Amino acid sequence: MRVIFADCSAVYAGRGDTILARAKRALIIKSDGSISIHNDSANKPLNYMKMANMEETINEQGERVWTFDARHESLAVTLHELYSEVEEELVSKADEPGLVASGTEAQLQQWIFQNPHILGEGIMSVQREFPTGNGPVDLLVLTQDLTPIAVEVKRVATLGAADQARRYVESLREVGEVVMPHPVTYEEITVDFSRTIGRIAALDLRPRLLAIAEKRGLDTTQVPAFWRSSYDERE
Amino acid sequence: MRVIFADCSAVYAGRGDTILARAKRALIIKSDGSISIHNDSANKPLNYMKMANMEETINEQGERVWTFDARHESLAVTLHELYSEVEEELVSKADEPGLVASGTEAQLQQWIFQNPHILGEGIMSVQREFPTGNGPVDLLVLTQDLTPIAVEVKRVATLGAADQARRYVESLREVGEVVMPHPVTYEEITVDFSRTIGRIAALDLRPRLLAIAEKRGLDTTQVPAFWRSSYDERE
DNA sequence: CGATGAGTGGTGCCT
DNA sequence: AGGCACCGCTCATCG
Repeated sequence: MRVIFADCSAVYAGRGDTILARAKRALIIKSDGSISIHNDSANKPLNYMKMANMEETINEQGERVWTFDARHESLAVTLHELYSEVEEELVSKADEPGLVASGTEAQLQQWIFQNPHILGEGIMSVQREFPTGNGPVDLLVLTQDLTPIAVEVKRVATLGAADQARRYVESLREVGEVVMPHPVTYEEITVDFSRTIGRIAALDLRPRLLAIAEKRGLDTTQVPAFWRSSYDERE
Repeated sequence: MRVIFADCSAVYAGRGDTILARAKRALIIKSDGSISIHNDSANKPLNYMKMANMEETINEQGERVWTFDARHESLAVTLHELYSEVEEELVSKADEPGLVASGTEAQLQQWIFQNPHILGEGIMSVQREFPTGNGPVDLLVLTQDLTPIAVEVKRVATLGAADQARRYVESLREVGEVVMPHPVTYEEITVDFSRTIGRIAALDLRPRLLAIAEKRGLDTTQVPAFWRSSYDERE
């Protein structure tokens, strides 16, 4: 990784276009070709690009211009004045142990899959990431009387969660009757997807979401905070 | 800005929880108290925190531990071995000219507001960010026969755009009749919001979006690429 | 390669 | 401060 402190300016052209006027900033160039330009506040770089090919040219003022080209975008950085530079070898990508996160939505989803009773008496889990014509729904479960419920899982549920849930329900209701094994007894059963219900399960259900869910006939479940302590990593 | 190359490990607790095992990485500490931990790939830091208060302690192994505390979260970084360190004064926040972006959605929205004819013959702009009970809609326009159209503007329109558009239309249709000035003649007119139509206007309308828009009775408009060349910054 | 959705998303605007 | 939507979002995953 190289860190270069320099008076620089930059022009980006790609998904949008940006211009960064001249000032003293830090350029970070990583071994995979990523480049980012930082000033002295916040974590987000002003400009950046990932895995680009760098080329150096000299402009009319005799200044170095580094052009980073990627598929559909490019970033040109002009170095007006260079202050200092340092380079260090960091952990290789292969040896990077990586960040281990807990309390993610994926884990919450798995916990609900393993503890479907929190969604209601006698509810049975069928499948995670169940495909619908409108994208995969987090959880498909069945009530005791074999009514399908499409469950959208969120840590924090805002309006978008109600949009997603409805989108999945709409698609599933078009499916009609499906023959599948009973999730517990494995007997052959017929599930009528035209009766699919939508449900939002979250640790934090925001007020506006509760209001819109009510309006749309979507159920909600507040997941108890203790889920983390009873979370079991096994598949 | 300080850059420290060190063998380090980190524990974050806050919105989620993460553990970062020991390896050689770069710590970036900015003058506003932001900290980020980078390895040698991609632009995003492994761990980070903004505007925190740092405290140094020594652990049982005699290693330095830097704890960054913010409102509802904290990051503890253990420095197992320090390789090198550099510090440079960068442009001050006051002098940072900042990134100037063009081609943003906000500009596209304004352009359509000023050129409503691309939405159809005789269409008249009423208001940007028009409030609905389900969040503000990008554009409200009227047809010649005073039918309201709620327009969702996007650079790239995917499924979520159809969700938003429908959400706004639903809310507006509940409003019923409203007396307002005619957008051109300023005569007093009565607009019947129960007839509100939804429309998605975008530079790039994805195939799945077109399909779902059709199903939901939402109109779509492909904004011509030349909009940028005819874009006028004036309000 | 595009499509989809999560994220300690970040960031700005408005209530 | 919380709610809401945009972002050159970035990133992983899956087809």
